[in-house]
Amino acid sequence: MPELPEVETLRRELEKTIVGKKFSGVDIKQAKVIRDPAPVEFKKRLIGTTVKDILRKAKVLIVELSNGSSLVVHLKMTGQLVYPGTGKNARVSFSFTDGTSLDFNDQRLFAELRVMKDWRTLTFIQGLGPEPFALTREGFLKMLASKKTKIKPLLMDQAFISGIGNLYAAEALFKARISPARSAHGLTDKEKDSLFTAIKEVLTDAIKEGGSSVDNYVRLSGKPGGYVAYHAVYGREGKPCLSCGAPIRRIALGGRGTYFCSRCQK
DNA sequence: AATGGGACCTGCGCGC
DNA sequence: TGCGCGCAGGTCCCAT
Repeated sequence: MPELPEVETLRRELEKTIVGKKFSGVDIKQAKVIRDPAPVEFKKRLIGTTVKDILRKAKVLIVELSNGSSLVVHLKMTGQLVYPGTGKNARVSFSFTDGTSLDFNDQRLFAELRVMKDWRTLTFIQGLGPEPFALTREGFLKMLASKKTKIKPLLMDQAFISGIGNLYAAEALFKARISPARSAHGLTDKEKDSLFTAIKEVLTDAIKEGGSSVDNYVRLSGKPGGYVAYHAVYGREGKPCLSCGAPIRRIALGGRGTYFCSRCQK
């Protein structure tokens, strides 16, 4: 799923490829993904503007435009951005004045596109907790101290810490050797410390590999990200733990599939 | 206040 | 072979 590493991968690739390009057309084939404003106005606000910069906030991509507004993209679970586009599976196809185009694909239609005067006013963005890379060790320890919830759902709570989803929560907890069902405030300082380090390592490594292509995620080129080869637990139910050999287990936690090694993670 | 479940969607893999 | 069903998970919303 597109989590911080996948969205950051796309941000970097978009930065290299579409900054400076001018929108010449927007072909909306599935209006449902356009959340605001209505399709006709959405098009009008894009066409003729030039891409100035590409930002990322947690899992949200922000394409800053020459007219001061922004194209705000949340890929949710199956959203894709592909460049150069073919238009084949596109829900929305953006064309540029140089004749190339950018495809927005989304199998399950959960993703959300907006054009906003100020992306900072988006409620979801205002509710985001700090990103892992913006946190200090001490800050992270303090945040966990007052939380009695289970650590894995807490890591996925965007208002608590932003950018981590189901996959990287599982991988970070494995790396820190912490059971996903432990309560946050019950972790020892040493465990919290390991978790903080593990989160940053897992995210950094995943970005290096261009993200994890499970289900639909692809890089801007349409090619898969390579981090799946490094997954220790996610998607590995029944397979031997890379550390101890015990079969990886999958349980439901907070309604989500949760992979872990019950021998290594205590 | 925190937690759980359903809703939003589609396509895939499974069992019969 | 083909059909129906469960499941995947980011986020919101509602109920408890």
